[in-house]
Amino acid sequence: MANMRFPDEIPSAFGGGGGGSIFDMAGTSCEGSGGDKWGSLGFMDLLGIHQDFVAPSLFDSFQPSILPPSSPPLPVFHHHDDDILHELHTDSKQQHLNHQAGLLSPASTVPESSEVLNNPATPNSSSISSSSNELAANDEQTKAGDDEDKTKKPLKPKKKNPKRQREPRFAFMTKSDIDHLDDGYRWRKYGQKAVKNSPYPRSYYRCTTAGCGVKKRVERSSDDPTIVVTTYEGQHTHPCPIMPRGAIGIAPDSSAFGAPSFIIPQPMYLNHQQQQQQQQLQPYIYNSTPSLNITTASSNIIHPSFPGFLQEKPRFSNPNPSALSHRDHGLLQDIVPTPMRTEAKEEDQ
DNA sequence: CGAGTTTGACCGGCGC
DNA sequence: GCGCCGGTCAAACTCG
Repeated sequence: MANMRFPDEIPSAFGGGGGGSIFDMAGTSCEGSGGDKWGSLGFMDLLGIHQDFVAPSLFDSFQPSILPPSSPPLPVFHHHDDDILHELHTDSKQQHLNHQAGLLSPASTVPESSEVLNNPATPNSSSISSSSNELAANDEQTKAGDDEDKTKKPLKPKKKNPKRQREPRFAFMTKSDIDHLDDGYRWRKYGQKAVKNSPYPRSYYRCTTAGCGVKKRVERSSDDPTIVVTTYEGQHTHPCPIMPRGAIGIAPDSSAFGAPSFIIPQPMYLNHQQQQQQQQLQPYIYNSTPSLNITTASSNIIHPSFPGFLQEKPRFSNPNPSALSHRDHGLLQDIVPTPMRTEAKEEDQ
């Protein structure tokens, strides 16, 4: 670990070591489409609830509520809390980007980032309006612009804030045909960029609600095009505008808990061994069926912005590998831990 | 016509 | 100092 940097976003292991939280899931949109359970408790409500113990930052919602009509709901969520953490930690864009592209590095080391995560210290909520800062510093920004028309743009004021604080990010993976999953919020795309080492472009979205500076990045995994990596940054300052109740991706009849369940596709990257390993490594991961249980090594990791279904309750908060394992059986395997994937990839090579 | 998307350019951080 | 690259801006364009 010494010389290893944590991938900022996608990364690392999930949880590994106990650290991180996890969640994968799929879902629904803001309010949980799952059922009454969620019905009364809006996603945002949950947010509020959890906000206390979560760093003010965190991201917001997400969820693939819309799944391709033809395909069964199967959002495979990968939570990358750690990742985010990492991001917070390092802030090294390139690195995390690279990781993203390659989907990360081996999880061997578990970042202690979880602590970071829990540590609200990081981002202050105020940061939500990151844009404000940006604008603020600008005045002079035009500096360069002055040199005659640089061709076109009048040169907009860009942020100069030295070290603008990045809000915590939360990344997760979803197996879906569509890139931009409907999480109940309204997003406006403000940019798209080609990602290094990846044939797929990365799209940048911003919450269209006034005053809400939440952003999200969406890109497809270069490893597996069917996997969409979504990274949220910031925290919504408003309630979820839309709450599709029957969100896609969730089976109404879900399981035992009455919560939504996901249908997960076949194991994607892991071989048997890896799967087993995975199970061991991530006791916290919850399986899809469980109705979105999000478990985290430390409960506070739950992001306020998570859709309710995600935060429902750490039923398995006390991650007992063995306990989970049986439930995960057949499900867990579908979850693709980034690190694992990486390994798998390497093996291929 | 307003809202959202596309797209090329600019800015700033980081590594070399 | 330079170049690369991620992130963002905003004009132009598209769509309902």
